[in-house]
Amino acid sequence: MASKNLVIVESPAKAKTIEQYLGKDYEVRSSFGHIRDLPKKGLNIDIEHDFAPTYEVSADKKKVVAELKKAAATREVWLASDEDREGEAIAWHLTQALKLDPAKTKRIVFHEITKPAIEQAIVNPRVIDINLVDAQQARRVLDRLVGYELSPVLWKKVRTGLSAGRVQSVAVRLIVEREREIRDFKPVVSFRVTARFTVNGSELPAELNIKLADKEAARPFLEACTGETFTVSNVAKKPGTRSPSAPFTTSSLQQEASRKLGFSVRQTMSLAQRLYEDGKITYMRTDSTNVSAIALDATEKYIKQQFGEQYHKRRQYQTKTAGAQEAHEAIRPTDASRLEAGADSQQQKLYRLIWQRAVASQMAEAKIDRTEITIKLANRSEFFVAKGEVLVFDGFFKVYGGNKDDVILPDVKAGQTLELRELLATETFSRSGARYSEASLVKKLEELGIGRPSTYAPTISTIQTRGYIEKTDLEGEERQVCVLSLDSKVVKETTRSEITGADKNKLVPTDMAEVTTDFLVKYFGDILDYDFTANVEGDFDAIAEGKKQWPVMIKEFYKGFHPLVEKSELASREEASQARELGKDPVSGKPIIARYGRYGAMLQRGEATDEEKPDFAPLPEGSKLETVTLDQAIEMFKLPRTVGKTAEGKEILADIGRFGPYIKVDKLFVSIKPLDPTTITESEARELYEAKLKKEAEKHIKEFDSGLKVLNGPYGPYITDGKKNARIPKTTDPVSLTEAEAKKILAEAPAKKRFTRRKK
DNA sequence: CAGTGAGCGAGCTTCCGCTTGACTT
Repeated sequence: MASKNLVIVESPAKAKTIEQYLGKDYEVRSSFGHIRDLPKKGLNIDIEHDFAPTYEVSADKKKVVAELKKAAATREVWLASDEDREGEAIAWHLTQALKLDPAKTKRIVFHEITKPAIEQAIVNPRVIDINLVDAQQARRVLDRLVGYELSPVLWKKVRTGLSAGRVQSVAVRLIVEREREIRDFKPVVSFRVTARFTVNGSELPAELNIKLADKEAARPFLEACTGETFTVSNVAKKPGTRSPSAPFTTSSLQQEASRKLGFSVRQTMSLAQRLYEDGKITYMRTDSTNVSAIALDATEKYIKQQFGEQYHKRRQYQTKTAGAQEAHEAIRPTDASRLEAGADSQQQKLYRLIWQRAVASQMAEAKIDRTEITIKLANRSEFFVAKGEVLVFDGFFKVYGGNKDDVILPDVKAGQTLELRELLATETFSRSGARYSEASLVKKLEELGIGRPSTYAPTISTIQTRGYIEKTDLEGEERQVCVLSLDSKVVKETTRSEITGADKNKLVPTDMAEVTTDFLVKYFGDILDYDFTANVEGDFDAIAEGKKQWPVMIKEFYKGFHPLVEKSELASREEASQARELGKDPVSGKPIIARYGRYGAMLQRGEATDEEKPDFAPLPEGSKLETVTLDQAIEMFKLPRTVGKTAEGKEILADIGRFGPYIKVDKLFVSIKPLDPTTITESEARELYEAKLKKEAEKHIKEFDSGLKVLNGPYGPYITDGKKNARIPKTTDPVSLTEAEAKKILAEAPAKKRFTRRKK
């Protein structure tokens, strides 16, 4: 018998759980998120008529909507999408698509998937809050206007196919600005003084209370210490505590999984999705640290049983994030006593992390005894400080963090004299802000209230696939560090080298990102402003509270925004391309310019006039539009360069192509990576050329009179007529292949696949 | 597989946020 009620939620995994709680009178189905949206093609906003949007059922939701419609026909419908702006809009769109009366259809909400929460929701239905729906429409329309009016400007001024938007353009800007800070950063040098004392046979490491400015200050200080007396002036003992962190939200999960497990944000989300679908964790796209009372009770029971009363402390965490909508719980295990879950080792690691964080969040503080010993000098005002830390109660460290070793200091009393064993002054360099990783960028966006849990991972992908950002490992450079040491009353100077600036898996902007960001900031400063989202969120809140009409808000915004679009259309390509004159060519006297062209960053020698065409060259490997120098550019214009001749007397040319540096003899190209085409010698070139010839020769297995060739390719032997290739089956010996057989294989082979190459 | 860069014209690209699978060489 068919049930009388149809409950519609957003997620199918949720539907399954809720159906169990509600019993046979209720069928629970899911909408799979939004079902209607503005069509992808075209603006679909009637600017002249109160910005009226045109919606359509999304292509991938046609089937879902048709099925829901059928199911709704004979039942009472309960709209149970999430209780936030987007969820309310989904409920409203469902009434439109299913032809329900929004004023009469039952709307229910819950923040946790527990039996009491669902039962409570069912007895308290309301109707759709149209103000909240309007706030969502305002959000949607604003994002469409910004995205679809800004992007075409970039197609004209920078590069075709580019994109801009309220979220992605700010994400790119953050990375561009951080990179420039690093580029312009001048480290400040100072000297850190460390000492090793002995007392009653034990060691006491300590550090000077101040840093010394330079070697000229450090050396006399060390010298002065030879005649010093070191006395303990104070021993301070302070008890301290460490409290656990809140359970995970999407953003904090992404950060910790990146830091502790090395997962990318996308990887973390997909692993979490699987754990969620298996019912092992709660929903993974959330901005809330809230935990249901049932889960708190279960965690309490687990902690008390496992570790004892003193390890438990019930806590509710306040969600501090700007603009948090708190439609879901924090990410936690669905069963606190389940220590392991997950189908593979990665899922298991992520589950373990979620479990640890959630359980730890309900545990007692760790207690730490801190000791601070002050050591004064008889004749100087500077003093040394030794810090000790002993864990006296591990508390939540039992399950999460806290694998730091104790620093135990020897027992000393004020007035005791210490013997100096070692004294070092080590040069230190101040550091610039760190490059963003995927996870730290998400953290920053969350702080700014930009983007939502469901969009962090896709945003990071977008700015990479659009070619704004690259994820790279940076090598770093060696630098010399000066160390002064006191050795039997004499100050000795040594240097050791260290690597600086090495970075792994960090986000670095491309030239295109720098050019685009500068253009957007110049013409659309307000929208690229870090506070823009926070400001419009205020307006959305006013709409949600019924204090403002959404078309009024959008009209005000558009009145300021659209003229900027028109103004930006007047910018010259030259201006957008950031042309920068590096200097004059010493030979011709023509200006050499670095700029961003239609195909990317490039160098130009001479101006384009009616009589003259300029020369062009690519940027040297690894250099940037903003930092390339005149000398580097001059070298690039020396290409292609005649390196010399082969043993047979053929000319060897060196140049840089799309695939890096190469040499060319007749029509044969030979990659010379990592050699430099401006400096490669004739003998180096000959060696590479001959090696290539040998390899080419090995490639040929046989050739028939008709021109059919049997070659050795990277995937094994194959037949080619120059146009079409065909793999030779493993059962056939390529050497004894006859011409007729070869023809047959080639004719039967599938047609050449056409790869649609994405523009990079 | 080893260029190009002006401007014209065709027709294309593009946003953010909510959900999963269907895909991959």
